Amino acid sequence: MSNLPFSDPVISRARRIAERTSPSDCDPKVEALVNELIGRVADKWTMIILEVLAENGELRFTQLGRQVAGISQKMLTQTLRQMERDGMVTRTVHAVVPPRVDYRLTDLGASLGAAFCGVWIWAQDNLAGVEASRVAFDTKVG
Amino acid sequence: MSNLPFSDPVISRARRIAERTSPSDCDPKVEALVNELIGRVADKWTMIILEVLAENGELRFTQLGRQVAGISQKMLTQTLRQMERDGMVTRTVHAVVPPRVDYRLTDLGASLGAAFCGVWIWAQDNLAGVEASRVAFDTKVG
DNA sequence: CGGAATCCCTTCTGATACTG
DNA sequence: CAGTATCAGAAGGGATTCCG
Repeated sequence: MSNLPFSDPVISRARRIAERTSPSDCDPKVEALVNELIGRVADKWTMIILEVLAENGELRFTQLGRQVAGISQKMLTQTLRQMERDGMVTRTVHAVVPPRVDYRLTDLGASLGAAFCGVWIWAQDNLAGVEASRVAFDTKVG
Repeated sequence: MSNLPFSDPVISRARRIAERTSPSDCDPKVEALVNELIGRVADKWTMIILEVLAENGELRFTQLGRQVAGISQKMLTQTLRQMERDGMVTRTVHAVVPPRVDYRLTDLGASLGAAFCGVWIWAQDNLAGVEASRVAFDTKVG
């Protein structure tokens, strides 16, 4: 398991937050583009693949599929293509039989993983709180 | 526009990253639950609403709809209900005519907003890089 | 092994119309 | 104003089959 550059990038990003009024406090044309990018990147499978690759460094297609519990081969392929197109992962095809394809995060992908790291931690820390809120909401409505 | 607690929570969370090998380096049962929670919370509209409410403090239904460019009234209602159920927002109904309903982030919601902040900044910083990667990919595939 | 292609069902999402 | 209800098209996503 590789040692990830999670702490430094996240902390430096976090520091820069203090310089801005809000995360998207910038010109409106850019804001629309940012929203679009967020929409594509804030995807369940993208986030999970990002994390698995961040943990393991480099994985083959099937290995990746096993690590990402619950994903179908179709969605794995689809998501990986999208991530490759967006510059998040590199896809290396080895000319051997049986074929071997390795996936690895690019620097861009690793930086997104680092940015998402805060959300993972949040999810772990607040699992119980969210569940409690749901129960309360459902019994009040139910 | 309220002054948000973005810097402190994000930095403290980021600091805690150094204590862990990876963001989900914990027991497998919890990991599945975390994945599920991520799947629900890593949603385009949830993220954008979270950010708009973080910036504005408290908003009425229609005001919120105007701030969230491109959302339909249906998705706005749906997403807000979900967020209310998950404990992210409070929904305050004023018994007046015409009706008035205010939405505001809870502490839980604000903390998620803080966690997402790194992703927003990432998206702003890497907009050009992603776009360039897409162009390169598309011309190569062509 | 690492896909691509197809089928088929479900969910998402926007538009429109209606209500307390 | 702040929704609910309904409909229809688009996209998401699983299962299966086939190929280099």
